[in-house]
Amino acid sequence: MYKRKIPLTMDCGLHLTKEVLNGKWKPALLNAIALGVRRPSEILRLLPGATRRVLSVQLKELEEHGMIEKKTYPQLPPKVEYSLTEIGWSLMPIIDALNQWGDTHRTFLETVIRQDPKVVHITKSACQLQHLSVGEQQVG
Amino acid sequence: MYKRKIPLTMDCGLHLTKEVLNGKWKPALLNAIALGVRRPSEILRLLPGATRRVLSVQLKELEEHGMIEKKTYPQLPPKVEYSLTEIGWSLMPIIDALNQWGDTHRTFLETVIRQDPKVVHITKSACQLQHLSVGEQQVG
DNA sequence: GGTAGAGGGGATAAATTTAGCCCTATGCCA
DNA sequence: TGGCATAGGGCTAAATTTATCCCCTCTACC
Repeated sequence: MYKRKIPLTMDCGLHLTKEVLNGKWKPALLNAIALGVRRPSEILRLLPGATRRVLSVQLKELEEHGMIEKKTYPQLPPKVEYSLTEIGWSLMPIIDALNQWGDTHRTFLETVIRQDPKVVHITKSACQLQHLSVGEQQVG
Repeated sequence: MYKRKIPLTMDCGLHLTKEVLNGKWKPALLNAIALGVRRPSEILRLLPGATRRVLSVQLKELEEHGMIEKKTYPQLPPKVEYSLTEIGWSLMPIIDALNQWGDTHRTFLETVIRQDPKVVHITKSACQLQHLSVGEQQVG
């Protein structure tokens, strides 16, 4: 297995939090689970940009970090459900804030991000969590 | 210059925000500037884990993304001061929340992070922003 | 002349993260 | 029998991000 060669810095809270949220899909995963989408296959459908492999890996990390809990039903085909732990829930205000901030400033951000010469092409089809109406949420 | 090969996804706010905050030191940089540490050399001293090069690059990205403004004084030796833009300030509640969340759950997080087999060694000496007393802050 | 301070930035190597494939297992359906 | 769905996870190759080194500018100081 891969091992870090550079020491992890974890003095200020910022770095600790970053470590937990570090991963292309982690915030989106937490968000999805909080909104009631708990099965891996459902989450995968909601995040068309992600591979099954990546979701699987990042879900595992979130679990190891204690943000989510996994319940495996001994069935076939297998059934697994994730849910937020208490500390995982405590992250939600932050995830929401990140999400809202991005949406609030979308026009501006899209503009400046496009100006970045490193950015050549863009996708705007991925996460469809917005389309979950409040009625579909299963919070708690 | 390096160009992205994988299309950037920017549908939900989460991804947009992530793009802006993406960088090992970006949240810390914004935090430092918000607290009144505006010159690159001062920031560098506060973040012993970072190289001059990295800070320089990430500051530039933050500037290109419109989060901070750079004022160059035509002096010698050169003098540069960064400050948050309006949209940059609007990120501060989030940065603060990230910071506080990490500090609040420090004990727990340090434990679970250490259990990660990838993590071999750790540093706890870096950012010293906590040591800035309120009196030293120059907000606004 | 050599050194230090302040800032910028090119080039390249190393580290780390994602993407892509493949294989496991079982029951259901055509 | 072949294909699909569901979930895990090994392994390798790309992609992306950080770390390192080095050079440049100009001035003051020893």
